[in-house]
This record gives sequence, C-alpha cells and structure tokens, in this order.
Amino acid sequence: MAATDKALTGLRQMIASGALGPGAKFPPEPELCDHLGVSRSSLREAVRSLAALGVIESRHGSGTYVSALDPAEIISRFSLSVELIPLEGVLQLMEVRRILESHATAAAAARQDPDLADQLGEILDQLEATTDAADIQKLDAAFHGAICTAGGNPTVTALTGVIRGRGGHYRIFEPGEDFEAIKQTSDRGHRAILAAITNRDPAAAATAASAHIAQTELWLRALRPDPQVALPD
Amino acid sequence: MAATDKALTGLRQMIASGALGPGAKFPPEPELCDHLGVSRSSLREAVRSLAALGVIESRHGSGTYVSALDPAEIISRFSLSVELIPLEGVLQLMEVRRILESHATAAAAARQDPDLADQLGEILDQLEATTDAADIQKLDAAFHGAICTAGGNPTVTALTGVIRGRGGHYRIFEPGEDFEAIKQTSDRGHRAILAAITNRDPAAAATAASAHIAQTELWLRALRPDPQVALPD
DNA sequence: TGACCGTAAGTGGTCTGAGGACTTAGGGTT
DNA sequence: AACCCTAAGTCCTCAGACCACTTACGGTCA
Repeated sequence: MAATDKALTGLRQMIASGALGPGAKFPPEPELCDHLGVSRSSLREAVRSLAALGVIESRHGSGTYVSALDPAEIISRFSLSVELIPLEGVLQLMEVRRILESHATAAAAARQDPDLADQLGEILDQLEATTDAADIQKLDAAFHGAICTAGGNPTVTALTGVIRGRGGHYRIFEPGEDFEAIKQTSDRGHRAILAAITNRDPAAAATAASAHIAQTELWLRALRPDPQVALPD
Repeated sequence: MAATDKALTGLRQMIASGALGPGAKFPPEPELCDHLGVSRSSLREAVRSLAALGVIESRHGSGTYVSALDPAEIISRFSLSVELIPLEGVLQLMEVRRILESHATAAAAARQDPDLADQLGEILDQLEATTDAADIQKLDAAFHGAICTAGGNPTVTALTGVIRGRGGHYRIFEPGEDFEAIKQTSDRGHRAILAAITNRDPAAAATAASAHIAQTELWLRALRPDPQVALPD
C-alpha cells in the first residue's frame, strides 16, 4: 500500500477503533511517523486529507486533534466541493434541498415555536425592503436557516445550507429586465411559507416551501444553456 | 495567508473561474508552485485536500486533473468521514435518509419501470433465504439502491447510499436472541415496499419506505447507551 | 499574596533537494 | 500491422533544516 494511504488508513483506524474519541489529541508528528512507518511528508498529506473532510483538526503550535465528529460540521465542509459543481449538478442537489427543506418547514410549523413567526416576519420585512443582491442572499439564507433550525435536525439545516449557498452563487437577483417580477414572486413565496407556519399548518408549510424552492429551480434551469447537439459529419 | 491556504485558494479559483473544466489537466507541480508562489510540499498538501473532497484527482506518472465534478461522486467521498461519526450523529443522518429515500421510493413507484419489480423480487428472494450478516447487508443495499436509482436522482442515490453504509456498520443482524424477530420484521418491510411499487402506488411506497427505515432507526436507538449523568460531589 | 510578563520547551508549518515509481508516447523490430 | 522497448514526463516518497505559533512554567513587580 502507498505511504500516504497507509497513514490515512492508520489514522482513521485510530478513530474508528475508539482509541481516540471526539476532541482527543494525536501524538506529535514524529511519533506518529514512527508508529505508522511513513515519512513526515506522507503523514502530513494524510492529515490534510482528513482535515479537509472535517474529521481531524491541526492547530499550529498546539497539536493535532480529532474533531467533534458532529455531522452538521462535517457536512459544512462539503461547501468547499459543492461550490465548484457545475449548474447541471446543482439542479440535482436542489431537488435534495427541496425534499429536505419542505420536510423541515413542515416540522417547524408543527412545533409551534411562539418566537419563530415574529423572527421570520422581521427578516421578511427587511428582505422586502432591499434590492441589493448581497443583502437578498443573506436575508434569504437567514429566513430558510431559521426555519430549518426550528425543524429540529441540525444535519438537515447544514445540508440545505450548503446547497442553498451553492445556488446563491448564480445571481438570480442581478438587476435585469425580469428583476422586479422575480423578486415579487420570491417575496410572495416567503410570505406563503410564513403564513403556513403562523397557522400551524404543516401540510401547507411543506407545500409552500416545496413550491418556493421549485420556483428557484426553474429560474436556475433558465440559466442553463441548451445541450449541445452532436453534429453529423 | 498561510502557504497551503494560498495554494488551496489558487487551485479552487482555477476551477471556479472556468479556466479548468471537468477532466482538465493541471500544469506540472513545479509550474504550479511557481505560479502560486508556494513550495512543493505546501502545494501537495493543498492538492491532497481537494483530492479528499473529490474535486481533483492525482494520477501517478500521468498528472493532476480536475474531477468530473459530478455531485454523486463527490457525495460518495463523504463515506470516509461519515463512517467515523458516532451513533448519536448517525441518528440525525438516518432521518435524512428516511426523508430522501421515502421520496425516491415514491418516485420509483410512479415511474412504473416494468423490470424493476422483477429485479427487486429476485433480490428479496435471496435476502429472505440467507442469515449471513454480510449477505444481508449487501442484499439490503442492492434492494434500496435499485429503488433509489429508479427514482431518477443519482445524487439522492449516492447520499442515501453513504448513510446506509454507515448504519450497516452497526451489526443489527448479528446472531442473538432477537435475530429472528428482527429479520422477519425487516423482510416484511421490504415486501411491503415492493408491493407498493408493484401496485404503482407512490403514496403507499413512501409510507412503506418511511416505516421501514424508521424501524431501523429504532433498532439503532436501542443500541445507544443512556446518556451519562454528571454525578454530584 | 496576587497578577503580570518573559522565557523556554513543545508542536505544527514551510522550504529545499534528492531519488524512486509509474504512465505515456514514440520509434524500432519482428 | 502488431508488438516491444526505450525515454521523457510526472507524481510519490523520503530526509533534514529552519520558522512560527502555542503553552506552561517560573520569576518579577505591585
């Protein structure tokens, strides 16, 4: 087995076996090199791999530690790769977001958190008052994020957040001829979701969230160029 | 900015800017070092990070390439980290699987693929005939995987597959006093899903899949030790 | 006695140079 | 035309040295 792979397997094994739990500190690099039988360069490349995946953390001057191994944190690391996925793949991810977020929105409506509706109302007031693309994206994330958090599953919140962040890179809300129509449709969608939550109607909340996100998917599809047709000779 | 981070940012920028699309080849390491202004060690650590995330691929003797940037492949890389998540976090992930897979199962039922039911029936025949834990896990994955594939969204298939793989590490089907009861319940759940697909009843399929996975979650919860209570002095 | 600060040990971060291992393409041979 | 061999190109691994940061200890001063 290659040196880096050997180090990678060894490090993962130390965690999987339970020898090192969340937050535990690894031995110093020279000691690990000796234990795993690889050079320092190979060990460091293996450490970098696991750090990229959110499994371990290196702290300069302090040591190398097992991360909290919290699924939400690990999923957040995916934004580094998801942000590079082309539009075609983003559409598949948006369907995942639609399914999960409509579920989380229904759960939020069912929970009847008395503060949630007020909080969401304030966000929407600000959102409807601005036309700045960056502000829109930030407030939209705050709105959907608060709902997902209320839904009760942090992993769902993290996953939808990553996907939403990717979709947001396509500036749907750039000033253009359709800007006002798109903005109004979006604002109405948000109000419909809030109304369902206020009415404590999970089914309506799921439908409203699904419709709202599906609308975003349609806008994204409109950005997609038609598939190139292979020309005959 | 730290050297490795500088290299990481530079590499991602080369992809995000569109300068290098899926499958494109990076310049040789010495050239990249010069271009990014870092040493070879730092560059290699950055490359390893992105390789761990499924964004780029290094081929020994050939070169370094941008990956296909396919969301399903990128999500598959998650298994390296998901497999290390403790039981508590797995339960959150199982809810994600339940939501996505019940949706995919409904979609598979709606699609009315004539070959699917036969294929699933053969898998279940084998599954019901074996008591080997490894075979059970393999056939269970084949059953649910085929359904998700029929659902039409490869990203959903990849995501549910990663989570299912993690859950499978907890050997629910180890020989024990409850083995037969658990196995029978599981088999019945599979048959109910197949029946809904055969009947082309999406709603029943979603319900059956949700119930089946929820049952698995209950078995996993039973493995969870009670939270440790902090003892007073 | 307490708080503050400087110092030294411990640890990860970066650079450089060298040689090995693998892939690939091209030319020569059969 | 098919096969094999060679050589160039590229990534992989190792080793050693030095730098940067964190931490804890012990001394100093109020």
